[in-house]
Amino acid sequence: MDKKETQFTSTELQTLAELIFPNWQKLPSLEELDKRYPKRELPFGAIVNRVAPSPTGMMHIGGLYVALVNRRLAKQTQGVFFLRIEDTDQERAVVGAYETIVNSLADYGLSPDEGPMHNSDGEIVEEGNYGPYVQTSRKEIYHACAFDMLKRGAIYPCFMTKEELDKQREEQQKLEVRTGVYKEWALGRYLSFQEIESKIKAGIPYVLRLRALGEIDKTISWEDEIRGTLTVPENIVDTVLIKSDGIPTYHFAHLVDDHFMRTTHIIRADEWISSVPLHLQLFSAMGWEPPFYTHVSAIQKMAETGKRKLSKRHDPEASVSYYWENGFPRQAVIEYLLNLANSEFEDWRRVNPTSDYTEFRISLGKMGQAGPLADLIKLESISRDILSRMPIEALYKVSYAWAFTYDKELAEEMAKDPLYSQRALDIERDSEKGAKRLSTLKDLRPQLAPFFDHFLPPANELPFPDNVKAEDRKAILELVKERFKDSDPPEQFFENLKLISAELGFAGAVKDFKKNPQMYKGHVGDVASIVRVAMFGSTRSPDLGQVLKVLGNQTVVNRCNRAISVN
RNA sequence: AGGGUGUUAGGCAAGUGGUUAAGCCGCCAGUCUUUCAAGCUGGUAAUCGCGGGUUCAAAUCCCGUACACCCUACCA
Repeated sequence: MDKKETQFTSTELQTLAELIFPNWQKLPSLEELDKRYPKRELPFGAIVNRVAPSPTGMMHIGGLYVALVNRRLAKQTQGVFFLRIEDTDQERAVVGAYETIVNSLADYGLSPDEGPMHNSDGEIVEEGNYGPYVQTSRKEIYHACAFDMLKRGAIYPCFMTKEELDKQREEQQKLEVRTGVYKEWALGRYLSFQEIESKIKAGIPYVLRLRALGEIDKTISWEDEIRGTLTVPENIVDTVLIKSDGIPTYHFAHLVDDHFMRTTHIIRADEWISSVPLHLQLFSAMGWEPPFYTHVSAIQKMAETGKRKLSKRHDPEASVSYYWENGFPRQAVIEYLLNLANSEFEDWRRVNPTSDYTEFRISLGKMGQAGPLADLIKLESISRDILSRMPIEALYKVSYAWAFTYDKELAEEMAKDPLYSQRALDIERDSEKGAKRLSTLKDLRPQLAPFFDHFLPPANELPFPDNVKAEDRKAILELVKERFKDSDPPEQFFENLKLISAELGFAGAVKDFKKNPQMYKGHVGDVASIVRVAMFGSTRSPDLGQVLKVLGNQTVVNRCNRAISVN
């Protein structure tokens, strides 16, 4: 292949460009675009960044992670964080995915400053002066840039078919040379003006490729704030910039959008590292100043029998929706992610238990370079802390919101008397011990539901321990029924229980029982168990005295009677 | 195959030449105790992927190697 690349005159280039973009006169000029999207006036050091997901299905937890890091960084520097929808691949587009992205970000408190977001009526609208923020609506901007590059010969039309490309790749593999469209393998570079003109006029489909200027034996470097200086070979591949349907590829959209949206920092998943040479080359081809690139390791693995990639198809925890479904409060997920980003966050949190997480300053340089495994157990621990720290009103609110979707039965009961539920949820929370009874909202069932008669097991299925005889059990409950008053302080309950124990031949103190077990029927703990099961339907409960106080006189009497009725 | 990124206890992770390699989660034990949690106290566990080298001294620097993942699409 000793052919020579075709050299075009500027007139030929102009003619071709106009042929390719027949509407060229309607396209904005680069100068116009520059005016339409002026440099942002922001404080020195302000970071403008974005998250740019594709609407291809569920929202990935990694996407939320990247969004969190970007947003924090922008906020910390009085910059701008925007959302752009990368929908250039219509084949993979999924109906509803766009809404999922906007809603997920909103749910997690990560709504952008610009881009698609909810208005006060809850409708999705686009805000911001640098839009549109959905790529398929930006066609004329891409075309304007492509037109400019065409005129300069920086890109060229390529008519190679899928079959030709496949065949060429096979040949390259056989020859053990690098695969791809580059140098002499880039057939489009050798087409004459006439050939191109007639093919276009004949309606043969084509793409627009970059005329790559890189050399394979040269390298290019940039400073990645997480990884330091990265040095990689220059790009030599004539990458497709505009697809045959006129829509740009990711790379071209990135160039155009992040330039005119005035993005200063690209903070994205590390799968993009290998594309940086191309991207730098693109900016250079336009004579534009490139943004800073830094790459975060995606959360993508999980432990089981080994390590493997966190798969969209097989690992439900890859989806953002999984966490709320499984009762993790949003804030727990955010703080877990934040801790993954900067592990010193948890030290900060310990010192500042009540501060908003946004007061913590995140730092790119302190982010890990390795891809972390999703650690649900750690998440659960964080969730437990957060749930225990929440003011009771907030806890009720999040509990009800969760139950409303995932435990309708319970939500119905809760709604009947919110204050009652709050008092039930609040048991032991303000004590010295700082009880943490809820790890996730799924624990609402064992912790809250027993306060409602509706959820108690049938009387004959109450799990009474068999070390206390039925007659003693009934006697205990009769006395509780008689003596319990919800106006007494909760500590009083246990004092009463000791007296009841003594009256019925049980030891009032466990120690006494242990000393002389033969002298007693059992001890106050056994007596408490009977009451617990009768009142809570379970052998485990929060502080009994407080439980009874919340239940109230009438319910205590009812539940005693109910339990007494069985043999 | 070529290019790239990574590899510190069960998991997350500090640490960038110099005392016994932080901390959190988990796990185990003790303690508290009317149950279960929580709390408190203590414990467990890493020859820093492996092999060389540089150095008085290396998890930290250099070389090699293994493994994992990413890219090499008209997907992002």
